[in-house]
Amino acid sequence: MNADIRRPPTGDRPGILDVAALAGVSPATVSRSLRGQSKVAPETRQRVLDAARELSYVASPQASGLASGRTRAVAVVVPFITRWFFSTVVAGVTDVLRESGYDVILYHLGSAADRDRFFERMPLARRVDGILTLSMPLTDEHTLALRALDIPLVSVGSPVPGVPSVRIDEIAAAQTAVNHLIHQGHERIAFIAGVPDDPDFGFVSSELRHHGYRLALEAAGLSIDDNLSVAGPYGLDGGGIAMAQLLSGSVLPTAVFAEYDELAMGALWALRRAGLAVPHQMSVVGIDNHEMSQLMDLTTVAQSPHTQGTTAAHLLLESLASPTSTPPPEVVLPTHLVLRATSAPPFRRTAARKRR
Amino acid sequence: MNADIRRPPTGDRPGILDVAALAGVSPATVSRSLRGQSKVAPETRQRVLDAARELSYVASPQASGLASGRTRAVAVVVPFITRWFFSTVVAGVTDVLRESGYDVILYHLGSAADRDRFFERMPLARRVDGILTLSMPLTDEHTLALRALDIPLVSVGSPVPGVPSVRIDEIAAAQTAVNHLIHQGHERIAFIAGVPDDPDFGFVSSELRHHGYRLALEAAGLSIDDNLSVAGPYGLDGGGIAMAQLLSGSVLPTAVFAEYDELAMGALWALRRAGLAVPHQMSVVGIDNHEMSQLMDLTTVAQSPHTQGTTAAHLLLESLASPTSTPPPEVVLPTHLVLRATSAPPFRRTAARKRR
DNA sequence: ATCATCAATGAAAACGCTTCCACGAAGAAT
DNA sequence: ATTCTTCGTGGAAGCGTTTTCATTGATGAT
Repeated sequence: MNADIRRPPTGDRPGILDVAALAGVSPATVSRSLRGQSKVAPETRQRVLDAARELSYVASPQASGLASGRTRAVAVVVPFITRWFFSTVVAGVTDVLRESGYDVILYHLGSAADRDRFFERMPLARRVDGILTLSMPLTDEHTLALRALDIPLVSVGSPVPGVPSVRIDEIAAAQTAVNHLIHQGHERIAFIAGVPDDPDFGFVSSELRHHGYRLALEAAGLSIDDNLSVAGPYGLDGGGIAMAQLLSGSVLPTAVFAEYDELAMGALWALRRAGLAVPHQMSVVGIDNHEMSQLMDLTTVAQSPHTQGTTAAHLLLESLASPTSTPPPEVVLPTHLVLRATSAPPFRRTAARKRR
Repeated sequence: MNADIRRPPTGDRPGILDVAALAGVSPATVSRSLRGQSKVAPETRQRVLDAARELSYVASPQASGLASGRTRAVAVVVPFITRWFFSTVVAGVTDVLRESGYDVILYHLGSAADRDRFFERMPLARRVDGILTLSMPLTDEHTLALRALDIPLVSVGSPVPGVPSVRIDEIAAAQTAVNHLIHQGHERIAFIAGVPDDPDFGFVSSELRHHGYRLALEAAGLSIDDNLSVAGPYGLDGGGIAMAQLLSGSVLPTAVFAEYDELAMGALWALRRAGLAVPHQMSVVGIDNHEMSQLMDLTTVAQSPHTQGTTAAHLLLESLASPTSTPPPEVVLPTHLVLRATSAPPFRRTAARKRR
């Protein structure tokens, strides 16, 4: 019991020394006890725990991080936190990581400028133990910058070569949606994309879904009309804008496949404005099963962002625990068609003429 | 130029010593130069900057935090990140704070259990320089725990005594919505609340909006029927559930005021299911001007969560800069009625009978 | 010329932990 | 009994910065 030689460090918050003094042990033992680590006599540990609680001691993350080389924090890099998909993924991620005692530092990188500045200054250098990127459109430069950090990285949505990832089969999901329309008898099916006005954003999912759309059409022997593939800005508005573009074409499609539900909803809005009946005159299908989709009776291909979030978090925790597991796991989560009221067989003005 | 005696610290990332060596100065000067601080010769600073860039040196936040006592991080405590309101506030907050070089640590505290655990262990102790709480229903105990931290705190949505806050005038917003209905001639106006199933959650806004609702009715000389105030769970579903409850009452209201748009949308959905025409047979008004409200043509009282986020962030930055400014600022942001298609004068079956 | 002043810089002491290493005391093995 | 482990603990060296204080020329005032 010689630990009470020292006085409390600086007047403020209790330090590990105070706990050590109160428990009558060395700071080393306090540290060990508090982290439920090895070699501490149960009785000693209890004494330390009591002392810590009495002083309501909380170890300085800074100091322990500096000493241990770990930060107990994870960066979550997300382009648009306000989008349903992303906020839901983030919710899943935080729920899992909090359980494991990791803090989540949120990096909201909406614009290309944001991203460039971010990757240039690399504020994560020694700030986090791991990184989770959500559907981030990373340039090679960005990827390199991340790699240089040499810490575990998990990607949700967009595959990054050599990095564990969680995603859905974008192509298959798109095919599911389009096949559904084809089976209903649609032959002129439009595609609506919604991409950030950001020049170099290039959501991977957008391209893949478009690809799935084309594959499905081809497989059904339908011709592909590039005029039927339109894009609007990212988000709700984009759907309306893109739909307006379709509505101003020379020949209307009978169905629209929107690459995600928010676009589909925007499209529904435009159709209502335009006085076209859904699904009678126009079928609309999306991807997501956005929480609003039920309200709008939108036929869609469901995915679960929350599960993607929890899965990604678990993957990251694994990487954190054991540095290298080759090959990097790639989890592909299932999707399924949800039938609702915005899709129906096309209304054929002159059934005879259209049938071939 | 005696600084090259020391070797790089530990093999890994460059440390301040490496930069010092490369620039031929002392670590002290590097530290000063890099933070654009006082007294450094311009030429020297440039040399340091170049060296730092060449090594792509990034100071360890841990170490600098430990040494300086500042973390350059802010905690954002939010109950439901997936709700439009919260995600939008968070977006506003992060956009401002990133500009000032602060990291945002997200604490997602959905359930009472989460909150209790959080406030008990107080993981923010030395982790952040400031805290932003979004519509958190804090018990006195929680508030005390936060106060004990003795770091700047800003509250959005729910007022915490003695703490700077940003909010809207909940009562006035509710009155705006209800007055609108009253002016349209409605006399039986229902109130729909949506509260977490969490026993002790008690959103302050909910109570205040309910109060505004009653005030408006009283001011108009309308009787208050407690059967017309119903509550459902928090979120979209709640609106439908609450509406169903109203629809199963003995006498229907002619209008419904939902305390926020997501509830209103849920109510709209239930009404559609029930076959009641909106606004012909039932008017619906919400609060928020949720991004989906336009799509649903929902009459609502608009508020701007993004502005609330940016405002709160600025308030926090001020507190961070100058410890005490008395009295704590309380910013009340404006709201305004947005007229859309879900509200209209009541359809009177027998106009004579109902008129008094 | 001489001394006080000041700008620019370096040396070194924190900051509050973690963890390696050493050490003594028990118990196990011989 | 004696030596070998193992267990529980303390001492002390970092971890990578910031910051105080001292130092050194140089500048301006007397």
